[in-house]
Amino acid sequence: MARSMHVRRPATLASLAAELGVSRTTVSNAYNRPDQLSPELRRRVLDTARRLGYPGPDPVARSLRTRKAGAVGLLLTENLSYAFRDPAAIGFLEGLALACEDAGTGLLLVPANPEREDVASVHRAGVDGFVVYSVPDDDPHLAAVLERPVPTVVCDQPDLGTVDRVGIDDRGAMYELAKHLIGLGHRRVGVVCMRLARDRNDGFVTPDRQHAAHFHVQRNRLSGLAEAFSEAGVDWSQVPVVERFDHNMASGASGAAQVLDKDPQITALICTSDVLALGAMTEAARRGLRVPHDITVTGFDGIRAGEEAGLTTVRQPVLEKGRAAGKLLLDANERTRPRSVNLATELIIGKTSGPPRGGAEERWFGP
Amino acid sequence: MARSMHVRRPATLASLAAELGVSRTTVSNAYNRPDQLSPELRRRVLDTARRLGYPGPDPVARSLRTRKAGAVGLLLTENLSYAFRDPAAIGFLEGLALACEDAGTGLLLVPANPEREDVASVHRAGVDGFVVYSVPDDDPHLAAVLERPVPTVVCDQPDLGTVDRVGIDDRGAMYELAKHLIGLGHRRVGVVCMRLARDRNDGFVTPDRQHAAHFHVQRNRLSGLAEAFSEAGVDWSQVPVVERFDHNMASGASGAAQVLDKDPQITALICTSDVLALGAMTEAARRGLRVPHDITVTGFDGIRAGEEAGLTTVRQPVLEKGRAAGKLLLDANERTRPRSVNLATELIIGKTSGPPRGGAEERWFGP
DNA sequence: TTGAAAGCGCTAACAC
DNA sequence: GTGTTAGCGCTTTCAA
Repeated sequence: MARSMHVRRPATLASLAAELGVSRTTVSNAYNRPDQLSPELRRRVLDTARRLGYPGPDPVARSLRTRKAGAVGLLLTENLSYAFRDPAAIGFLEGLALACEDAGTGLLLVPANPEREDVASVHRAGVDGFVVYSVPDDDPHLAAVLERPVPTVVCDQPDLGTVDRVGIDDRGAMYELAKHLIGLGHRRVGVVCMRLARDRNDGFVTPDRQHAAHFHVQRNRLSGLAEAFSEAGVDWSQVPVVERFDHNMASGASGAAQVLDKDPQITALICTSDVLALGAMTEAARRGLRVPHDITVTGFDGIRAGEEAGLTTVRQPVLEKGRAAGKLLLDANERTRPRSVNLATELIIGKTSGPPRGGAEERWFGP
Repeated sequence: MARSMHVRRPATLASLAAELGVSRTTVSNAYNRPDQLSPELRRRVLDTARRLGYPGPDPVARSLRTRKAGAVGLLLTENLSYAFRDPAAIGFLEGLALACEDAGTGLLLVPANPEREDVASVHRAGVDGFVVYSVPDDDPHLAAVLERPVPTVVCDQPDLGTVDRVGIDDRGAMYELAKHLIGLGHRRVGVVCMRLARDRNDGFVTPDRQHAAHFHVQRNRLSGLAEAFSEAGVDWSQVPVVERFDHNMASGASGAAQVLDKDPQITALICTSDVLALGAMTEAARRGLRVPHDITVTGFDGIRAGEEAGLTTVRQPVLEKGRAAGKLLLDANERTRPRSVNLATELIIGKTSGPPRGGAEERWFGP
C-alpha cells in the first residue's frame, strides 16, 4: 500500500539488470542484439522489463552514446505552419519525407520564427543533419545551422561551397520565360514578386533592392527577367516591380493592382510564383481584363492549381527537390562533399500568355 | 603541420573549460545563464569557443541531462509522405505545427511505415510526447507509443481512457447527414469508405467488417449511417458498402463504379471523405449521371476542393484539431489528465444533394 | 555467452 | 561569481 504512494521512479536498464542479477550489457543485448544471448534469458529479461514497467532503452541516452539521433532537421524560412500552406513547399516536404522514410529516419521540423532572432531551437535540435529550405541568405538561423558540426544541405539557396546544395536554375528558367514573352511581342511589362528580404516592403522595388535581394530564388528570377528584357532593348530600371511580403493569392491580386495602377499600358504581368499569378488573374478579371487577350499573366512553379488554370509558367520538380535534398543528406559519403545538384525545369506555355493587344496586328503591317 | 593530419577531435564543454582554466559550470553558464557570470568572462568563453571550433553545448547530452527533448513526435498511419497528399491531414499538420511553434517546440515526424511491423522508429524518437493521428486501433506503432513513458494525445482514435484524446463526433455528424438524405427521400443508397483495417480489401464490405473496423473514424461514420437508415426502415445489411485502401480521387471513382455496377438503382452515393466524393463525382459524370438530378453525392471533411465543387458534406475543423492536440500535449498540467476534447462539426448542404430522381414526382402524387 | 569498466557531453545542486 | 561533485541512461570494447 505504502509503496503505491511513492512516485515510482521509472525503471532503467541498470535497475532492471540489478533486479535480474545480470549485467547491463546483457539487458542491452536483449534489446539491441537478440543473437548475443540465449532465447530463454532474453525472454526473462523482456518479461521482467514488462513487469517493472521498463519501457526499453531511453532514446536520448542511446543517442548520446551512439552519436546518432536518427533524425534530420528541416529549417524553413517561414513560420512552421507556412510550409503547409504553400503548394510548392508541401511538395518539397513530401519529397523530403519520402527520402527520410526510405532511410528510416525521422524528420524534425525546427521552429524558426523569422520574427524572432532566437536561434535556440537550432541549437536544441538533436539531429544528424539539416536541410535548409529557402531562407534569406542573412538569416541567423542559417548561420546557426552552419555552425553545427553536422552535414547540411541547402535548397533554393546560394551555393555556399562548403555544404551540399540542391536547386534549379532560377535565372535561366526565368530568362527563357521572358524570351517567350518577348517573342510574343511584349515590351511593356510589370512584375509581382515575393519578399526579397527579411523586412516587409509591400510596394515597388528599386533596382538596388532587386540586386541586393536576400532570397536567392527571387533575386535570380528577377535577374533572369532583367537580362532578357534588357537584351530586347527594354530599360529594366523603368519596369514596375512590386514586392509582397506574404505569399498568397491576395498578395498576387493586390500586387497586380498596384502594377496596373502605375502603368495601365502594360501588356504582361510576370509573377515570380504561381500563387501570385493566380491572384493576379483574379485582379485582371475584376478589372474586366481578359487573359490573355487584354493581358498576359505568367507564374513560376508549376503547381496543380496553376495547371488547372492553364497558366503559362515554369514547372519545377518540387518533390524531386525534396527527395534529392534528403538523399544528399543521408548519403554519408563524405569524400564527395560538397555536392551541388541542379534539377531541370520546363517552360509550360499555357493559355494565359499571348501576343499583346494589338501586337498581332502590328506584325501584319510590320516589315 | 603534423597537427592538421590528425582528425581534430571536436571540442567539448569540458575541453573548453580546461583550455580556459575555468570550471565546466562557468562555460555552461556562459551559454545558458549569461547573468551568472561577468560579461568579460562570458566574452572570453565565447571567443575561445569560436577559436576552438566549439559549436556550443551538444543538444543530445543536454537533453539527457535536462530530461527534455524539446520536440513532440507525430505518428501517422500512413507512409510519412501521405500526410502531404491528403488535404485534411495537411490541415491537421498545420494546426499541430502552429501549436508547436507557439511553444517553441520541434515537431518530429516519426517514420512508421504501416507495411513493416518495425516499431524501432518509435523507440528511437527522442521526444517529450506523442501525437497519434488516425491509426488503426491495433497498430503496433500505437502500442509502442503507449508504452513510452511520455504524455500522448490520440486524435481521431477511440478514447483509451488513459491518454488525452481529441476528435469529433463522427457517428453523430454522419447520422445527421444521413437524416438530411432521408429527408430528401433517399432510401436506396450506396457507400464508398476508406480502409477499415490494415489489410487491403478493395471491394464490398460485410456488416461484420463494418463493425469490426479498426479505424475509429470510419467505423463510427458507417455506424452513424447504419443507425439513421435503419431507423428509416432500410435494411442496412443490404446496402452496398465498398471499401478502398488508397485514399485518393481514383479510389472514389472506382468505388463509385463498383457500387453503381452492383445496384444502378441507388439514388445517393455516400462517401466517407470529400476526396472520395470528388472521385465519385467524376465517375458519375463519366456515366452521364447529373449530380444531383440523377444521383446525389456526399462527402465528409469540408476540404477546399469539395467546397469549390459545392459538395454536400460535414465540415470538421481540421486545423483546430491539430492545434488542440498540440495544446493538450504541451499543456503540462498532469493533474487534469486524461482529457477528452470533442470539436464541433457542421453539416454543409451543398448542391450535390437533392431529392432522388422521381422522388419529387412521387411526392406530387403521394398521400 | 556474459560481465566489468569506461565513458558519451552535459547540467544542477550546493558549497565556497 | 565560480568551482566541486554527482550523476542523466546508455553502449561498447575487452576480458573472462
